[in-house]
Amino acid sequence: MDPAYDPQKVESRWYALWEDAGVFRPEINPGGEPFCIVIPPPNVTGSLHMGHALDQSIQDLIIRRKRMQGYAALWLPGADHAGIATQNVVERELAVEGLTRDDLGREGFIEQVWQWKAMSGGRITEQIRRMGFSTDWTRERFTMDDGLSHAVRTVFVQLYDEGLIYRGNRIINWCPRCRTALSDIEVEHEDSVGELVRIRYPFADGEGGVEVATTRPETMFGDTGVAVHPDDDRYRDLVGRTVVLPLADREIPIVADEAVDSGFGTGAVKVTPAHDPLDFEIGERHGFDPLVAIDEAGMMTELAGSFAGLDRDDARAAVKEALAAAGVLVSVTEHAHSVGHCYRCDTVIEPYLSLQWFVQVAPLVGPALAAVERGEIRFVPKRWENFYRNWMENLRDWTISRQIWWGHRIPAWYCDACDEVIVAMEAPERCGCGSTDLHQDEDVLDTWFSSALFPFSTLGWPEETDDFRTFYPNAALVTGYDIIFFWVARMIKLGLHLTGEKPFPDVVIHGLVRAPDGRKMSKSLNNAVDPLEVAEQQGADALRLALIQAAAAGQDVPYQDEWVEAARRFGNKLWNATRFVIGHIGEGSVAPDGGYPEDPRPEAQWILARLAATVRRVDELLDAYKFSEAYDAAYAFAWSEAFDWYLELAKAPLRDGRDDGTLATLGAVLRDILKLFHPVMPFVTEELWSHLVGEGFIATAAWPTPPVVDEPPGFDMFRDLVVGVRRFRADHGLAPRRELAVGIYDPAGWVTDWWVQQLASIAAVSMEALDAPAEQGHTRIVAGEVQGFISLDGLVDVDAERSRLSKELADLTTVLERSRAKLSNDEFIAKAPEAIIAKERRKVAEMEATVDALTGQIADLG
RNA sequence: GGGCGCUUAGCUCAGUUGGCAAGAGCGCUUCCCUUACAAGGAAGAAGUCGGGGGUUCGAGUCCCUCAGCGCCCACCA
Repeated sequence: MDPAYDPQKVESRWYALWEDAGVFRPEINPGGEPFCIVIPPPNVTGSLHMGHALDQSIQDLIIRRKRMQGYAALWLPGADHAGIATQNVVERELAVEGLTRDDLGREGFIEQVWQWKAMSGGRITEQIRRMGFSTDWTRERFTMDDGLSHAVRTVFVQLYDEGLIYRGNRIINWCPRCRTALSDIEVEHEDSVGELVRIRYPFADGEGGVEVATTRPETMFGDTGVAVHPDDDRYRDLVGRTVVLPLADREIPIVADEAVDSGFGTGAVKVTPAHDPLDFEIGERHGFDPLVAIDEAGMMTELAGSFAGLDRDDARAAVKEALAAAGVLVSVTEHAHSVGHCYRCDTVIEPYLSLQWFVQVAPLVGPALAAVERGEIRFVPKRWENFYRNWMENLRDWTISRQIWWGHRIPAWYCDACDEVIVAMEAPERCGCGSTDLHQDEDVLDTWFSSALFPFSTLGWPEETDDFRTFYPNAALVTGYDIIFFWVARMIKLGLHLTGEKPFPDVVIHGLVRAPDGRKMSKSLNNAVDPLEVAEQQGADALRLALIQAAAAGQDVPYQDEWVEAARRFGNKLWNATRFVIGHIGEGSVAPDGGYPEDPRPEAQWILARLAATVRRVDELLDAYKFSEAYDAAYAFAWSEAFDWYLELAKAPLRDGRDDGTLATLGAVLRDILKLFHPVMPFVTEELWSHLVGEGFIATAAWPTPPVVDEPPGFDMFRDLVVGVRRFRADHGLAPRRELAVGIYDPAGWVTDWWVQQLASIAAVSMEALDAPAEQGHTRIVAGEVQGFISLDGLVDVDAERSRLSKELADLTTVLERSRAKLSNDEFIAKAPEAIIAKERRKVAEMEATVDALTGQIADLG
């Protein structure tokens, strides 16, 4: 073994070996209970970022442990075609060459995207491998592959036949830059201060007019009326009259509508059905035909007269000027509101009237809510269930058509002869009317439509494949809270509807990894940390352990280099502990499982008891998805108990010659520590396993189940005694190995003398068993029922020692008094549980003994 | 306009169903190159758990309230 732990070296060789041996395939555990997680599919053209690293570290932790527990564990990898995002990337590439997608044509462009995917799509899978994530690559899927495309068409046809998918002319969110419709959740609202413009629309007959208020004066060319609230006394008499639209010289009516908020602006609203969702509804109620004043590129239409062809922003300024010139601009005031932006390109969204496909969500919502209400699907942490519920209860229909080219083309064909719409799995040859003049819908589906099917489409659905029968429902879903709406909710809705079963029982929600400054990591802020770079420098193992330890309970976690460094040092600790053990027992001499020695010596009993308690605790926490707490416990056990105490203690008998009992205990404990850490540090633990056990993979070894052992109570007294001796030396400026004579008063025989000699510095403590507490000229270390006495002769300043002991006594007395008060409180005795009272009594007894000892000690100092 | 989260050591954060003599990592102080590890060891300092009120035998943990920070949702013309 190399004397130093080198993450790069260790992490380069194992992945291929695991993969070649089929370790990641569920078949590795034939007969095991199935356990499946599907990966939240990353964008095929993207690269791994810190968010993926956290998300996937959690999933691999779950999967690797289940695999070790004997489950047929499947972590199914895949990638998402990410329609708009990928199309934008490829379009940007083309733009560099001065080309647009139109230059290539639809087929040529799609061909280009596939080429791009072939080139860059392998990158993220390489990165997943580099991180050591144990996905079964033989089952890798892509949302645009044949199987998943087939599933998508199947779903579309089924939902259409059921009336849950329909086509309609509605106001949708339009991104003028991407030139496509977006669903409601693809719009990001940002608060901004805009202008509220008041305009007077003069009456068609007679003097005066009505003032309307708008933030978007340029849309006035699409106005079809003015609406007021029916109960608004100011305007009651005006309903039914007609005004003239300024700059357009078109007459429009004043109508009454309940939807108008008479408290807002002037209480009179210009109705522009084609450019505002509320106006669209008002327009429908009053029989207005929508007029499109802004086109799909965000340019003013012919309707805008002399403003036609202007960009909507330029038009706004120009229209205001023209209104002012016409004398109908009443006022312009600041107005805070929020403006929708495209989540892919940040362009201001245009509400736009167009013919789109929708999923009717109302019938899907009931079962999706009920499954959570009944506890069949539970979110961890639970508070995300409210989040899910609140959103689900206020859903509008889902716009699923996108006017882009990269994606699943909508399986609808239109007959040019009779306007028939045919929705089918494959292109029909002829229409019912006999015509063969059919053309397919130009649009593609929302990427999230195919993602929503991921838990089952990846397993072969709609075919009844073995994998589908075995691994559906999945065992759990792990993802960040940022895609609960986009992905989780839709998987639940469609999963329940299409398969009749919940897609998964547990939804494990984690937080987002933030930049060290607490802000969101982003390329534009230049504060993103690349996980692959960290892996190169500190090791993937270190990054993984750090993320797991830092990411508690679904909270966001600011990324800190220090955590990764600490985790790497832990890897080094494992490395060197293993080196030490192997130095004594040789390579490959520890059994892969079991082999817990029945060594009656208290130090062995202690560490085995602690091991069993730790494994039990880690299991409980991991079963409850409390990853960070679980690994805090495992880390503390390994470092602060096994290595700092047991391993140090073991040095004494090993130095004196071979001691099989100690070696067996040491080997079993270290082996189980490696097993506990394998799910988070797969590489280094596998490497160390190859030396320590040298048989099979730790990746497929059995998860530890050490026998439960009682913890010998004296061990804590021993540790207190040793710390006391060490502290005595530190406090008095004595070198750590300065020889000391310590008398031990230990009537019950809790402590073994060589323990103290070993750990209170090798051979530097001469021990003497006392029959009674020593007096004058000694200082006293109180460790429960054990006391240590150190001669002060010529060693220390007695005054300093006295003041140290006095302070200790004073601090302890405060705490003691508090506990005594508690115990003398009748209500506490009456109402507190037995165990708590007993614990408090023990505490008091312990403290009283210590206080007595300290008091005696101070007196002895003279 | 609704909803949620956060505020605990110098910094970044843990603290399950109320029982804490409040923890970790990093940083800091002192000592030590003891043949597993100086990427280390030992010892230590450091917190009125955001303010106020309440419930309770008992509150960092529950309730109310105030303040600050952050996030999400929303057809705020």
